Amino acid sequence: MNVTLRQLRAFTGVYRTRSITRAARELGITQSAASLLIQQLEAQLGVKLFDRSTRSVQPTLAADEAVHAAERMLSDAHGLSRRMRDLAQARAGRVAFLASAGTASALLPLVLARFRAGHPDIEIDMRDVAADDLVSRLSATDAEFAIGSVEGEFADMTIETLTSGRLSAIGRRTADFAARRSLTWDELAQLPTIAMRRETRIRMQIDQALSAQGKRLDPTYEVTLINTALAMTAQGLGLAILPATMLPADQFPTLIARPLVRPALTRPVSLLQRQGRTLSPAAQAFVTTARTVLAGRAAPASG
Amino acid sequence: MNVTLRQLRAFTGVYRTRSITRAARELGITQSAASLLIQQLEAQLGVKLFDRSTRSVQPTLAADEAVHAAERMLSDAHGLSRRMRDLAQARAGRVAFLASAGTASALLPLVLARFRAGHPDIEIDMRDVAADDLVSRLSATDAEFAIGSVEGEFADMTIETLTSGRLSAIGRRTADFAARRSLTWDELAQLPTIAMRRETRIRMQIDQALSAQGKRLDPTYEVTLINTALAMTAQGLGLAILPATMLPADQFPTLIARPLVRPALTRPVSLLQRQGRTLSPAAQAFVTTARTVLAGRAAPASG
DNA sequence: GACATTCATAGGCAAAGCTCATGAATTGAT
DNA sequence: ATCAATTCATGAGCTTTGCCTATGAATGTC
Repeated sequence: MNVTLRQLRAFTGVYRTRSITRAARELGITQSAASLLIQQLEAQLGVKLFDRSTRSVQPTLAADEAVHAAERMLSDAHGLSRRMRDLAQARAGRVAFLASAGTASALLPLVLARFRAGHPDIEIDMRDVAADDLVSRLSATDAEFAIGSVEGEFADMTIETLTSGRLSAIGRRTADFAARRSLTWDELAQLPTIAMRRETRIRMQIDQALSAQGKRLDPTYEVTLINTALAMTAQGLGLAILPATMLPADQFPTLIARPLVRPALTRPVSLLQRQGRTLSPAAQAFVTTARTVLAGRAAPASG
Repeated sequence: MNVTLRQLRAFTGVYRTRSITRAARELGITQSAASLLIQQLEAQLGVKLFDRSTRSVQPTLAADEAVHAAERMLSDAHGLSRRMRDLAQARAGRVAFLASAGTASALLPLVLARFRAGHPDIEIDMRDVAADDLVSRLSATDAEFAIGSVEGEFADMTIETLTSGRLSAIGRRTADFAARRSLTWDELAQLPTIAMRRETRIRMQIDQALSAQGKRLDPTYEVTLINTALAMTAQGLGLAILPATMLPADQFPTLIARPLVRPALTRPVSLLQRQGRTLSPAAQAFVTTARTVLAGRAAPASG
């Protein structure tokens, strides 16, 4: 057998109280049990720890030395338990995850704010990554999950759609525009538009879908950042071609989104996880928050 | 139940090897036992530590966090055991003890040298103290024992005579002096003598014993330090009146001791310990050395 | 000297801990 | 595709540990 924490607890108790009986009471065991624990520990370590008579329990020099290590171990043990418990209850800990640049800027701030309100002590480590890299990065880093728009299937990954946004025309709330329920891609051709550059995932999806129907998008402006597109739209430079989910209503209160049809395209916002990896409690809490918040926005944004 | 070091050992093993089977082998237990230990720990902490399938055992983030505390505790435990073992084997530690000034200078250097040779890593804290204070200091300080000449009995103290020296005349190895087997106190009166001052313990013992027989000592010189007496003797200034044990043969090779008789007086060198206090292993080792070394000198010194 | 307190020890019982045997899942080879 | 091999989980059964109750021994108190 080996030294046990039980023995150490008895030891520090006796050391502090100078009494086996009192220490036993504190530990909720009988005096005889405590007495045995001390004897075991002494045998274990090969040192006498207390000079005891029926009338006094005097720590030896060895005990004086040992007590520090013992106390440290016990405090470590206690800290470990508490820390794990906190982790389990997602009261502390860390969430590390990946987000594609688009979701990170448009969708997640809301989730982050909500989550932070509920779990103020959890450290959040969000890394925005090019959408293409989501999967490979998720396998390689310590990020627990990824949020972004991905299509297809991947080995060892589970994909869950959190919300999906219809590709929409986003413009200022003019009487004319607000009156529309939707726009066709053809109608769009007549209007000044702002779209993402061809290299971006969103744009690639659009181009692919339209070309399948013999159509094509000829935007007036092409930008890299979603925010730029929205800011330009707010200035009245044109309609932004984006998933409705990408419009943060609070940031751009003057803008509204109207779905594009013929074809109607949707762009999912998905949650990626490595298969067979349970999420940390903190991450689980975050995912739950994300689901809730994003589900609330699932309906295509309208006026 | 509470977290046990056993569980932590299993945990760190599995964490490191990424396999329950391998960890079990290392620990010398069966795979099933290791599997149970992990399950227990998980239940204990309320956290999943590994994502396990039959084919892989992946640590969770909680495990990543826990492993540090676990390893620290185990290393502490190991360190504690080792340190205690060293202490027990007197390979480390400290000896604090008291010595009366006389013994400290004349008798103990030999013991110290011998002890140090055998236990180079043990710290020695020898405090020389007036003989009168030995007992009171021993009760009050953290010194574990005392060595000196004390008479009588004391409460809570055990006294053991390590060696005893006959009170002797110490002089240069002249043909005349070396020829003597002993001297009487009366004969001494005719010769130049060097004795300790009246305030010293040795002198008080002499004066008391002689006056009981109606005799008295009238030394030519009176000194405070034993070494001074011996140095003067070596210079031929007279015979030193001292216990034979107080003559370090190696320091004063020219001097020899001849016992004084009528009356023959002996002066014990005793070991004092507090009753019911076990000595630290280091102290025990020291005492053993002292007993051996001093026993070797027990025979009254002669040419 | 009787009493109270405290530590140690013995006997007995419940629980923990381990091993052995077996089952289920997965991988790699034939 | 089937078979063998590997690995983790689970259940039965046995051994050991651990605790409690009861009692004894020592020591200090009134």
